[in-house]
Amino acid sequence: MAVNGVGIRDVARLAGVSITTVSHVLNDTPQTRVSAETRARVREAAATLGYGPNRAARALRTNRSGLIGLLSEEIATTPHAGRIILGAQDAARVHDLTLVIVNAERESSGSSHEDDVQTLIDRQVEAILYATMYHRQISVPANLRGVPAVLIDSTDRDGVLPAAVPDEVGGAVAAVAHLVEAGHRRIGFLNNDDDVPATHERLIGFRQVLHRHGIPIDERLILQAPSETLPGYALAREVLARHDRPTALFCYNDRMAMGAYRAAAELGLDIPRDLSIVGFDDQELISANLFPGLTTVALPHYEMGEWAVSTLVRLLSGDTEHRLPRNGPTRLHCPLVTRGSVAAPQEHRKA
Amino acid sequence: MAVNGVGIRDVARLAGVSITTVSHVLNDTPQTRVSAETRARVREAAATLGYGPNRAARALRTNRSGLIGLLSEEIATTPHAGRIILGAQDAARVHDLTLVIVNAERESSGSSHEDDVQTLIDRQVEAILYATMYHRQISVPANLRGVPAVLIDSTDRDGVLPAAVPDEVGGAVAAVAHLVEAGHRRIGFLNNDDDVPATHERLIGFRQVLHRHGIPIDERLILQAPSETLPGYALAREVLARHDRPTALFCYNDRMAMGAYRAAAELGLDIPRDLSIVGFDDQELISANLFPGLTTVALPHYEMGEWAVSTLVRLLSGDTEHRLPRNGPTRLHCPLVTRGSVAAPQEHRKA
DNA sequence: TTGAAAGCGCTAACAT
DNA sequence: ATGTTAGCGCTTTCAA
Repeated sequence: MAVNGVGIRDVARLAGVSITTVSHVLNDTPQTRVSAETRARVREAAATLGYGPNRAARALRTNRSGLIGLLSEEIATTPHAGRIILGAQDAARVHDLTLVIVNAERESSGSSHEDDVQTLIDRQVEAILYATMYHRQISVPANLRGVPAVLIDSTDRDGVLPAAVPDEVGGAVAAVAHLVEAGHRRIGFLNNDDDVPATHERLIGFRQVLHRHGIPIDERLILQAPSETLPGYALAREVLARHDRPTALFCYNDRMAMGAYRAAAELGLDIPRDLSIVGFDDQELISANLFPGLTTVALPHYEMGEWAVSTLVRLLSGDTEHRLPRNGPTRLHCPLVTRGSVAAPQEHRKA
Repeated sequence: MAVNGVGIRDVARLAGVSITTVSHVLNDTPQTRVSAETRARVREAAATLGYGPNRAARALRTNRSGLIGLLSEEIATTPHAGRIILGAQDAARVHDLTLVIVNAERESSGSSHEDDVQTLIDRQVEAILYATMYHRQISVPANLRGVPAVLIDSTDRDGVLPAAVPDEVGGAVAAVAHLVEAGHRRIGFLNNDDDVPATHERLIGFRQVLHRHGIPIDERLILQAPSETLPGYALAREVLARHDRPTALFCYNDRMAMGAYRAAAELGLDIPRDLSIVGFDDQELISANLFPGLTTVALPHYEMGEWAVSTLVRLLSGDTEHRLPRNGPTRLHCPLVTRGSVAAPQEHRKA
């Protein structure tokens, strides 16, 4: 019997049928005709008894655990992982799957997360979601090859696993277009200096918008530094000190934007009157708590989690046809989140 | 056979013993004597085959799923839930338990999380960790009574469930003592105005330290407002405008401290030279990114998660003796995290 | 349209 | 010190 004490035989007895019939009805087993009347009776019996199947028995019999594993780096450092969990879980519930989560230390070169994957395999998960902390290219643990798996926020160096990543270019386009539409033509870009996809792709988006609007690109307005608050501050001080300073700053992430806020304050520049700023990531602890609120681009963590589970389910149901891999990772939309840091530039500026 | 294809019979065959013996050896079944030599042979066979037990079969037989559920509010909004997950998971691994996580919407009065608890029960978890977003008193869902359960970051109104909460008083004491030891005697307290335990207990800690050091308490230095950045800013502006302004501010949380930073900046007060600030919560996105870094008090989320699982394990093993409940919740230490926002007060102050 | 029965891999009571 | 065996609750083949 299930944990609550009622088993399929109890339902069968109450409905006056065999356990086989109960199973058929409750599982909607295909190619099984049970009279509508019987079905109703069974359903009612199950309901009155509060019957739920014993998952272990079912798992043993069907050889499907009903578990899927989420392996995520650094669950504890940002809310991002939380959003992935949420998305994954919502999708899992739809398919009556249970999500098991394992935290992984940040990958210390080479030694990828074989052990963590093994933990999940030992737990008999049917499939694994492998999520990284930020968008990058990775070599997946060898033992991940033995299980259905999909990548979240990273791409497989060997390009064999399905993956979902943020549409970095699109996000940058949305951010910069927002600035251009507000009237800005001199826009600085405080970029990251790591060799990661976001660095390159956000720059592409930045250029794309300016180009599309026929705005000449001043390369001196494109700066790079580590994507932290302090470097963001330093870069902003530098670029804002120029006589032909930009009227707006597009920042690689919210932390750099936070640095830019400080620089603006020190320079006596009011945001957004004297300077507009757009960030990236939408880390609410920062973006919503700055003065004024930071207009930024949100990362699709929830959506990636959801997508990953849905994809896994398709994979599990043998959907080898719709092979998502080779045509590259799926890029998910990064929406602009408008708060108060963007306004039209001052008219009386000197070019 | 287990998911990887090798079952207990394979091990038995290779070791040349019965499956019973394999089971005994691998589970260290008490009151079973197996020769050291046989044990070794079995262990080796299991290792070479890479045998792991089929969890479903074991669960079915023992009627223990090996699953424990973590029900957490708002997983996706702060890293706090992540820290709880981490602590719980580390403890779970020690006991060979698998952690299943369910997110819950923030409790919308009355309608507590019965459904979420039910989800976990349906999944046949052996026990439930019930975690709230912030320290408060709650009425637990009725159906939580049917399962071994412990509370994290909240206390049961009816005081029947074991619970772990932060030692708010101790945390406040650490914070304020740090200020006093740096030489401050006029210390303002920007408190929350919600009727939650933290509000009252942090105030108790604040008073305790001043009292202990024989520092008279100026009630006008104790202000209250919603625990957000903006109210923190407003309060700081107000108290810092006074001619006998405090030389240090103890803030209810990091967000209010963030507001105080802004107030200080506008007033031309340098932190920590002209004003020392201590926060609470240690939300790193804020505390580590402010200039200078915010000295604050960390919440014991990891520890609460760990404690909860350990306690649950004791409960499950029938440790009804060590009934933790009635003597109130277990209070876990909140350590001070020193960054750069505290210094000795300026000597040339006018009282 | 319904039911009987086998058996998933394991643990534990009982034999030897 | 080791082995035989029943059976956990369910799904599924096969028969009726």
